[in-house]
Amino acid sequence: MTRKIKATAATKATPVFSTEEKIKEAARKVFTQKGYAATRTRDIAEEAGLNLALLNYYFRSKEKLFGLIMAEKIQQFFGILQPVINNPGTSLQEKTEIIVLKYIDLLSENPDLPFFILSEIRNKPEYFSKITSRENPLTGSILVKQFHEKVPGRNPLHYLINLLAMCVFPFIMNPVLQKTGVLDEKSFKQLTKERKALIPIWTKALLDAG
Amino acid sequence: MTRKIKATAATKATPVFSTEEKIKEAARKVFTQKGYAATRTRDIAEEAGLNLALLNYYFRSKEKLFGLIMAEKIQQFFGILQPVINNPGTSLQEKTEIIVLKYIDLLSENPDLPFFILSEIRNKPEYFSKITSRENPLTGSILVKQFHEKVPGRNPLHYLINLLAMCVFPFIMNPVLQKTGVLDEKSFKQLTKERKALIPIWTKALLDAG
DNA sequence: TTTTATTTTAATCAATTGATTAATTTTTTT
DNA sequence: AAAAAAATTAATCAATTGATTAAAATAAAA
Repeated sequence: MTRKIKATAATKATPVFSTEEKIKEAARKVFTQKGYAATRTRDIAEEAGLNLALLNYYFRSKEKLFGLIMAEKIQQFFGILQPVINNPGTSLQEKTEIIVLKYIDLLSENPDLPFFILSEIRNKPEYFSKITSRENPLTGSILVKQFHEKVPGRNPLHYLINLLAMCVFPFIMNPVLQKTGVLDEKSFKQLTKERKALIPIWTKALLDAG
Repeated sequence: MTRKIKATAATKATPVFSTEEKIKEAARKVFTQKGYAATRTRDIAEEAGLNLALLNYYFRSKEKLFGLIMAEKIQQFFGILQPVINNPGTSLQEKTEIIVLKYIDLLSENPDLPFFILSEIRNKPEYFSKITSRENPLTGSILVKQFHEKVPGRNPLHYLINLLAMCVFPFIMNPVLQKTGVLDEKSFKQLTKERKALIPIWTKALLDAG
């Protein structure tokens, strides 16, 4: 309470990277790689090449800093679905294709993202409940309507779970696959590229099969 | 080094639950729920209703105790695949059905298992490399052979990833689904039950689609 | 029962970790 | 240039945590 904290991040056009942004970037990297519990504030400071006290100077606490990163990552991960689900201008098949492309591109750039999200929602659900709304974002959506036209009487969650599973699961499993010698990095990239084209085809087959 | 440690677990037929087994059971619960980093030895001691020093008396260190649980869990999770993959007496479709049944039953009993495995392989890969062999367990397997007969020219990993994804991913996502209000516990149970029958059908459709 | 070995406990240690403080340096304002 | 504000640093604190110790309690062996 004694120390004054600079509250605003956008006081001026920062030339290259402000100290604040350096810390955030380091925090993104370390938190997503190791998770909250295994991350020490000293890891972040070292990664940023800055004095430890600056973390608290700019963000007050590890917890607060984590909250920022977490909100960012949740938005990154779930932000893809929201605009697609209620778009009346695209068919179910088109929606599928968009979701597959967006997720595989996102995860190719951020392979640690899904694991981080899942991990921290488990351990620190409070950040999640604050961000997402309380009601079911699926009920009454265009996507659900389109799904019911195609496959009446089946729970549309099966479709959505399968779609996300096929996109996301390989990235979650990748470390395991590499460590078991089932796959190397190059093969994984190739596999991912193939799946970009295959998952929409497979999803169509799943819908046709009921 | 000064203190004598009782090395063997099976010195006699333990009447109900030995102190050693109580610690292990508590460790299973806390480690799988919170992960290695977020688990304090005091959590385990409290969960077991025992004095903290007994952990070190029986298992020397948190690390060693974790190693035991980790090996157990890896075997539990991957032990399902091994016997199926090289069974010449079952068709690909039968293999699919067996894998689906075994995994969904296993995960219904141990919903935290897949996440724990994936999580700790990331953070502490040393335990994993020790247990699994170095060579690719898939190359030359019966399953791969059968897959190539059915779908020539496609990487069989797609099949295996999709199969595991459809089985395992719902359990990984379950906490998220519940917290977003998309699903309650009862609906998840129902969904899981449905998938037990549906995944083999879907997998067949995937294979037929190529 | 007496002696010995084993198990359990309470107290404590040393290292780690998130956070704070007071001093110093740098930047901005006047 | 002088003064004020902001940013940075080194040192340190208090709480937590994994582990140890020595004593006490319990069980086993003689």
